[in-house]
Amino acid sequence: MSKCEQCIVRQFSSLKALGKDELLRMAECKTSYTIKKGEPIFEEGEVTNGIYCIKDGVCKLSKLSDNGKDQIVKLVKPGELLGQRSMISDEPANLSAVALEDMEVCFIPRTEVMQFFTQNNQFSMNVMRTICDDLKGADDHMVNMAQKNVRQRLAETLIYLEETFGKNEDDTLRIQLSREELAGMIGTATESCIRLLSELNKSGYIELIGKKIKLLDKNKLKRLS
Amino acid sequence: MSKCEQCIVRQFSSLKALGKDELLRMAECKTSYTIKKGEPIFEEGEVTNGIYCIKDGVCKLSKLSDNGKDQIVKLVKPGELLGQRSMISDEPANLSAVALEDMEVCFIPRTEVMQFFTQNNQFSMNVMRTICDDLKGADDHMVNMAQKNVRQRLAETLIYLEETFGKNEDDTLRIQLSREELAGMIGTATESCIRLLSELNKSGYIELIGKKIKLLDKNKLKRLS
DNA sequence: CTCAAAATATGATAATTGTCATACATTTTT
DNA sequence: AAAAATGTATGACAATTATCATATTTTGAG
Repeated sequence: MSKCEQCIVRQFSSLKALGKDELLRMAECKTSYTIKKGEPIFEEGEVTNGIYCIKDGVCKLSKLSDNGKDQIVKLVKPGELLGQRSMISDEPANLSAVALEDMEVCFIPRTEVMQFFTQNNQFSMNVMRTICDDLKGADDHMVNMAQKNVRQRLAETLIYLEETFGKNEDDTLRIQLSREELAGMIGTATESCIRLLSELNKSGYIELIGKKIKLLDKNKLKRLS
Repeated sequence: MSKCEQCIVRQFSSLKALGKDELLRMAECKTSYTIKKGEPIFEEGEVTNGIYCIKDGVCKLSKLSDNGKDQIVKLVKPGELLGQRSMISDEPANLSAVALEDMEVCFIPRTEVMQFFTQNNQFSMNVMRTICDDLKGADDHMVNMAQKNVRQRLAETLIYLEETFGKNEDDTLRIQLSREELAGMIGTATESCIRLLSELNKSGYIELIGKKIKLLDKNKLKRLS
């Protein structure tokens, strides 16, 4: 059983407010998992009963729409927590969490987190701020979905992916999404997504190297979006 | 200066957790406003420095998109609070709040609310739950915006409006939105909205009586959405 | 390595939606 | 009451996007 004190999640998440004794307690009751690319951490409707700390790997939070398509609501990266909203609302998960890469996560039971939550004011304030940020992000995202066309949303998403998850040595996007997943992020049909990628490729905005994507002119892309 | 004890907002919002002494303090520092239909309570980007209690009347929360159109994110009705997220994040408002009807609201300064927030655990828990509900609502809304077409979103919105704000004696929707505002809710061009209303009218789903809308067959509408 | 399955790509076409023009109705101002 | 302004409605058309069909390429199992 490893310590929580040096963990990346502690440094970047609400957990940074926890003291030494709290970290020790947490280290004792936590469960560590490795999750393979494509596997779920939890599914929409599932009772999670705790929060997950993302130590390594990126996952998608998505929701199945009535039309059978999976809409990706958010991507979550190492250092972040999952399941905070469900814990506070005391509700089943509203979204599914599925690994986009091999992941390392820790699970901390609800009972434990709620203790920190009521006893440690700074911690609860941090959690709340995170949820507020999510709310702001969701509102903004919604406006984009409603008001921008697919090309604009694609351009915006590509820039977001590069800025958030960085580039490989060959300047391609480090985060690897299938065309279907990319379509699920921008909210369109897979074919439309592929077609627009081709178009951006031909007009020199991006370069397609196999399944990898390189942004050639971020400023031009920004003007598109 | 009226008391807060019997106020509708106290009964329905996070404020129900406040005790007698807290309500007295609040009554002393609050400011009451009447706001005319069409006037803003606050605008996107404005520093609000407190929360608003909606005593009477409905308002829209909207955000200006890059393309110049106003997207309505949420409607807020009597008994609810405004500005909780901004208060906790300590940020300017992300959305504008504009009255859809004549309104009565009270303003409570940030300093006062934050005192309740740190001293009264039940109150802060209530606020948090509200924000969590908003987050869930925003995520769900986003999925609808991304995955449903305009006709489905219109049908869904009409049902929402009837179920949330009720009907007049003639069975028309009580809440009165302009076509432009309705278009702003479903995220489409005003003309498209008008056209689809006409179409639903002709096919017997709804009846248009001047600017008023009557839902004729809610089940058929539900199947549409 | 080889074959089957899955993912990516593209064409053809239809459906949806946006835009601009214009007409008509309602509200507000003078 | 007339005129102007605003909101609603509709037609014509263009642009966008979805759907279905079908290659082509890549991946993974055996």
